[in-house]
Amino acid sequence: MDLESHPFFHALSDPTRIRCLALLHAHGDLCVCDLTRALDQSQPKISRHLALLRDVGVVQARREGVWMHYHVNRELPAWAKGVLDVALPAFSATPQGRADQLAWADKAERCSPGEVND
Amino acid sequence: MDLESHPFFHALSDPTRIRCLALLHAHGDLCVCDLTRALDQSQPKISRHLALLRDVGVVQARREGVWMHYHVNRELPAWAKGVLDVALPAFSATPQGRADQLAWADKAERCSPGEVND
DNA sequence: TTAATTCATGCGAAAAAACGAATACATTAG
DNA sequence: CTAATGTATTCGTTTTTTCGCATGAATTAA
Repeated sequence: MDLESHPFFHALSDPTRIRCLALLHAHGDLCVCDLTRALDQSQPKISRHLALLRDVGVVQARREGVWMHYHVNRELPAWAKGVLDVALPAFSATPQGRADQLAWADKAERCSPGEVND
Repeated sequence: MDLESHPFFHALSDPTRIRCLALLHAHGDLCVCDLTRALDQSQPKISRHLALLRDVGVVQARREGVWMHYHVNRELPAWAKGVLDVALPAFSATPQGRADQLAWADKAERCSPGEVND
């Protein structure tokens, strides 16, 4: 996969997209409604930002019934993977990032794997 | 120095700014007219992009006579330094990045240190 | 089929970003 | 002082981005 730097960095230049990516990077696989609840943002807003991330190639989507599960693209160029690996954990250590992780962890109702089937 | 991720990535989300940063990262210290010539862009355009990079804290400026020398901020947070260290060399390996480095190397007239005084 | 749930998208408004052209500012030389 | 050079900024315009709201599309269940 080839990926230019400006579109890639542009994909990271929005707070909502960074917050989504940090959760995806930490938990691997989340659906739109999970992110909508954890970040307390409207569904169209989350959906649009995920679409942009997908168009650039930063994330990929997988359909599971009614749910669309998004995950960080595992076939990114090494430099892009390196950027995400260093920047997203750093964001998750900030107050906002920490709050997002907590908001996700505290949610009782989830539709993501590991929680739907028990 | 504290630096949020979205403004930082936004600073990297423009082709001209990436090109400037790649040259600064590789050569350490360039003035506006150097970048203007190497990238073949208008002086106001380069100047404004450098001002944005400086406002965000990605680069710093140092006056030397009539010339303003810009360099990558050496006191960036570790994660930001990590991003630049992995992304800018990767860009410099692309066709555009390679062409920019050549355009810089080929210039006979420079105002930057090491070349003005010989 | 209809209904319910999840997600995507079209539309219009508002805000932000980028640009060229001209001009202002700062420094140095004479 | 004036002139010349390098740089910054103002202005007006064009483009891009973001958002809310409503609607459309896809899947599952009844």
